[in-house]
Amino acid sequence: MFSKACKYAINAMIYVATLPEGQERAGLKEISKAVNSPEAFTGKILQELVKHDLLHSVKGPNGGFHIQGDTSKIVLSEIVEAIDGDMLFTGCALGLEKCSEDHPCPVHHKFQAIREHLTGMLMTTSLKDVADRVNIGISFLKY
Amino acid sequence: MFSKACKYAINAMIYVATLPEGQERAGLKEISKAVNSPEAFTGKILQELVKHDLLHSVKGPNGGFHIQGDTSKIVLSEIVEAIDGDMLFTGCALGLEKCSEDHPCPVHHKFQAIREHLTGMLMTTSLKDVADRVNIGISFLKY
DNA sequence: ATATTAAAAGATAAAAATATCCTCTATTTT
DNA sequence: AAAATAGAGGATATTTTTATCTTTTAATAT
Repeated sequence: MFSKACKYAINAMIYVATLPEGQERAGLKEISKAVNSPEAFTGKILQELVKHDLLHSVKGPNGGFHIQGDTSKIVLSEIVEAIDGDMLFTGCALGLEKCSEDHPCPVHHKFQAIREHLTGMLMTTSLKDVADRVNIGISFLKY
Repeated sequence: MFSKACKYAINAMIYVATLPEGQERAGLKEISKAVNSPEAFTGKILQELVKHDLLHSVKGPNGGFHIQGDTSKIVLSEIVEAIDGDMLFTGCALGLEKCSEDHPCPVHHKFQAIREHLTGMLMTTSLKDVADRVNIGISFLKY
């Protein structure tokens, strides 16, 4: 469904979104420890998220990553698209290059519904939604 | 969503399922041409499908692959499971090892619904369903 | 029986994804 | 201004996936 890189990205973003006001900046080490992901690889992924303006970074002592603005404004689909691209949202399930309404693959219509369900969920689920669940202790980022 | 191998598998199985009674046996070359997949790699995948009893093979002259019994008895989820395993059906969307009702990842419940939708579709869509659509010309296996 | 055909099996190669390491740059603190 | 910190960037390594090639095995036809 998602690549490993994308899973790490989502987990990392959720973790940063769970940070309390005031201490809303976390270093790479802290993040990768919190979500149980390989540090250096996670660094690359966070760089990509920074490039996509989903995350901000500060260098130097006490530097780290944080989310600028409201976490309710960032939705999961943005993270997925930043890391995995839009194949999940637009690509043919069976790999046909020109799969469309006019020239549909054998599962085109059956998949359409699922895709809409999936993208709908990803486009309406904000970081705040999921981070809140972690903060109140009803869902988890590790193990 | 699916690996390339799995897409080739589904396409190949659909193609074999479209063959008319009597000529219901196709060689590797014919199949890979029909679904636009790399021949040797497709051969490996078909072997795997044979091992999983979803497909049967005959060696020698006029040999090839065919489906024994009714194509309405084989559903897409069996093909997916044979090639990609059950991670799509059981694995955590965010990669948590012990994601469960008791210890859910942040998107566990939101994904539950989508997973049920997806697996429901794959478990109820038979090869006959999709092959018929190809045979009457309303869906396609290539390009 | 022999030759031919086609899948099975094994070895190998190429590409992509995942992961690590080292150096560079920006920032902060002293 | 100098030292220390931490992310950015580049190079490299490993693993997995995808793909190909060669040899073997089984079946058929002559």
